[in-house]
Amino acid sequence: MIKNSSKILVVDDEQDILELIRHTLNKEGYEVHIAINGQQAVEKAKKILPDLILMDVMMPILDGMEACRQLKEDSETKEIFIIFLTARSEEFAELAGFEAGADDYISKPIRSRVLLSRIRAILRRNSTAQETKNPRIEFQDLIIDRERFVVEFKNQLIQFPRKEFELLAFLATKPGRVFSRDEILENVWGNEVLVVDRTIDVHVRKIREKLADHYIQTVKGVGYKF
Amino acid sequence: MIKNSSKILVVDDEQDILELIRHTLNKEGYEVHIAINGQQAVEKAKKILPDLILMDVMMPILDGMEACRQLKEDSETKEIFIIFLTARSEEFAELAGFEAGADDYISKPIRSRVLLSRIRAILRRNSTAQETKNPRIEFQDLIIDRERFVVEFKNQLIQFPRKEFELLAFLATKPGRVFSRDEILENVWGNEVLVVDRTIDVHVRKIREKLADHYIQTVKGVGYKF
DNA sequence: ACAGTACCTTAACATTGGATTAACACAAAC
DNA sequence: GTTTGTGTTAATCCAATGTTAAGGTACTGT
Repeated sequence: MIKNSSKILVVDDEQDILELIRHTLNKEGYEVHIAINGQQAVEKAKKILPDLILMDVMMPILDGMEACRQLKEDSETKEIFIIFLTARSEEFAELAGFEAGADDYISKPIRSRVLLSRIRAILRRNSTAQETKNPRIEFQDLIIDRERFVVEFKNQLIQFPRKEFELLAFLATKPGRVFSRDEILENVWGNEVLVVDRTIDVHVRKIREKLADHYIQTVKGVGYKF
Repeated sequence: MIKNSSKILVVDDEQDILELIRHTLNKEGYEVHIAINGQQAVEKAKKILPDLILMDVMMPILDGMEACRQLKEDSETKEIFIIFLTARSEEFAELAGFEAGADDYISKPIRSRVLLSRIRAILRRNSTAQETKNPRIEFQDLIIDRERFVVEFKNQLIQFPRKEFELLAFLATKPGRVFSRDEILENVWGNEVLVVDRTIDVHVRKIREKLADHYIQTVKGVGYKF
């Protein structure tokens, strides 16, 4: 078993569920912390700064929605990925979880495999993002500044639309490495991708246009690389 | 689109749905097998060992729930990812489905985009873990970098077309071992091969051209080795 | 609230480079 | 000399990508 030191905070008022999840995640090597209501969740989150929070929506004292909002307001905790546990998928939409700032949700009843696969995906995304914690990626005459959201090419500032910027920044995280269209979709577009992969080509085209055809290379039948 | 040889077993008693899904998945390059009831599903699953099963819940002879249970009990099939197809109203089915061991569910009516995106996510997660282990194969003055899809020969980067690269990479996995043309076809081209084996010779020729005739050796009457 | 704009996405068409095949050349085995 | 297996080349075909334009949606500023 691979030692997996990611910290996960699990929040639910039902002891059974808490135990089930704790057990499942422990077995996978995660460091699991628990809280039994929203208020505790916020406190613990600020103290231990977990990589991920799994939180029930319906809880006494402070419900998940409100706890989420508070966490997303605090600059220290707002980067933490939050997944809601809801009874039904429709419920999530009704409750406007996304408005509160949640990043994803999983419908109850919790099935360990779905839970684990989703957690793995999220943490993997996070870790690739953290590798490039440095907000600036620099190459010969190209600087990608994620903080300011601009690209400097040959000493000239260029404004990039969001998707183009994110795509470029993503490819640049691992220069030389080839990413398949699927990988790109999952990492730049996110979980439930509802986009045709040819969309990527169009964005690539526009990026190339702006960067004089340098930097992004096609590997036919495989994908793109920086 | 990359040839996608993942096997998917689709189980439903309605011909229309079966055809729709079959068509959608075929177009994406998956190898689709079908069954029209739970009993058939269990039989076929044991025989072909698919990577994923899409199964309706309500079926004659043996319903999805029970079929799922049987598959999860058998050590050969219990690792197979199972997704239930349920009508929106069948809330109870969802609950019971998870108890039976299903890994995920998708609500009818089925939107092909959602279906594909979920399938891709699941299958890719299954496969990435294995491929990432040794991205580089090294020899004297030859480095095969699967991550970057590039070969370095005498300190010089060489771009290889996909098939040539995969062929070279495959032969290099077991240096010295002789592979018959059939073995090569099965491993590099995939299951549904519709290619004359002399195609391999042509690729070998091109690889040799690029690598100054080193590395790939012919074993007459048998095959090639690295 | 509205118009105006920029962006994202898709579909259609154009282009290209790789994969495949067939044909012929050559060498070894018999 | 014939047969069998492989080397080599060139032509063809097609899937993957490049490219463009149009429609729709989400912003922005007023």
